[in-house]
Amino acid sequence: MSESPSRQEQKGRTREAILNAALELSGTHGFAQISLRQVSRQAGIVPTAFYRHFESMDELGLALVERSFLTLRTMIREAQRDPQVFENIIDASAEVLVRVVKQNRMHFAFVARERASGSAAVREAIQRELELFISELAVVLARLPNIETWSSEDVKLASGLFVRNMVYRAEQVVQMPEGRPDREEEITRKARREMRLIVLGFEKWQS
Amino acid sequence: MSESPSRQEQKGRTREAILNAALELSGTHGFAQISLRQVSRQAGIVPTAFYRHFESMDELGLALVERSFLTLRTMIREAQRDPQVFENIIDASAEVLVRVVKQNRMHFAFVARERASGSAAVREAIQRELELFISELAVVLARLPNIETWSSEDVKLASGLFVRNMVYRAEQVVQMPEGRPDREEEITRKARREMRLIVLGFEKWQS
DNA sequence: TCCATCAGTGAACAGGCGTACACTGAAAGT
DNA sequence: ACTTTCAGTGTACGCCTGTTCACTGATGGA
Repeated sequence: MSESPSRQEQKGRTREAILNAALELSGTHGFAQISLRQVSRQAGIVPTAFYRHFESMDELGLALVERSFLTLRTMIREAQRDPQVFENIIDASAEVLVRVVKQNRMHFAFVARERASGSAAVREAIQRELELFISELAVVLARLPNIETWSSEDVKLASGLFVRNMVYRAEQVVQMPEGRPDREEEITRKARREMRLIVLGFEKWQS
Repeated sequence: MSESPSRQEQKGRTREAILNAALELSGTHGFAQISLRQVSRQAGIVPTAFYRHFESMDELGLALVERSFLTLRTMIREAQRDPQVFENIIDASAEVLVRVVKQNRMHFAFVARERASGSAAVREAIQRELELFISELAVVLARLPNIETWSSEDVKLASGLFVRNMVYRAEQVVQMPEGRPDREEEITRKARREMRLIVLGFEKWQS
């Protein structure tokens, strides 16, 4: 006899189901144009039950931003602990980028899409998270040989350049059809070369 | 007595009204979530009259992409003819960027928004136009001193880096509240420094 | 054991949507 | 002068939406 799950366990599971339903649906239509009823249907509940978990679709959107960045940050922090990454930061992070995005395709798709087009609240939340991520990368970059002496503003500038380029390449990976290792290889190669070009600028930078 | 406009003149005017209505409305809500009825209302016609001009909202979207890029390309080509731009390509284009975006705020907002989140057709159209623009810029870049010897693939890589950064800064200008010359100045400054950093990489680039 | 809590139900609503259809009346062709 | 064309109208339709409300019945504390 399997014991029945506790009440809050069940509630948590339904909440997850709603989040996953929204993530999945927004992959094909964009979060802003999916309806509360669609999400509920996909999650296997009745529309009114939705309100037991979120006050509105907007609140769901914010929760989705939070969950997406939590997943992403976790993966990227793990990748940073990889000694190979520290040794050859460019080649490694180009590959890590493609791999991580592929593993979390839906989260990245959501962030990339809603970054520019979500509701104001969702857009701001994503912008804030992205700024945070830029600051985090800046700390890593600051330890690189040519950068040690830079002002912190300059390091953040470079970090921003890196992150924005990553976001763009991530968008490409997301849009990439499955089972196309050649396209994947091409994206990795281009990302690597772009990052190299930016790093080359580091050596000559002043003020 | 003013002579009445010809039939096709009037039709063209209504078409413009629809395009403008859609552009304006999509500024606050995103094109994908505005309705045929809203657009018609704003354009001052009855919903069914919409079909005399476009078969669907999707076709309207494509027309909007076309018109936006036509406007943008015209302005940017004019800017290129400015001799000051050719002399000091970085400082000038950072300023031109901010100025041009401010003058065509709604067109840029539309493109930036729908680039990632529009319908598949709209997204592809924008991607194509952006690629075209990258190729155009590549021709300009190819004449720069350090770049003459590069392979055309490398030039396009650098051009892509530039354009993507421009798109990002354009997004910022679009989101910028009116009458904030300080924010404007800051964006110009950052764009300039970023471009400079990329250009520095040019000097050391090989293969 | 009893009883309060509360996640999920199901019917009902007002309102917006896209689109079909028959129409009007001025412009343009003859 | 007569006729055709066609941009714009007005009504009507079935569908989907968000939200309301009263409800059910298992969970879990007393």
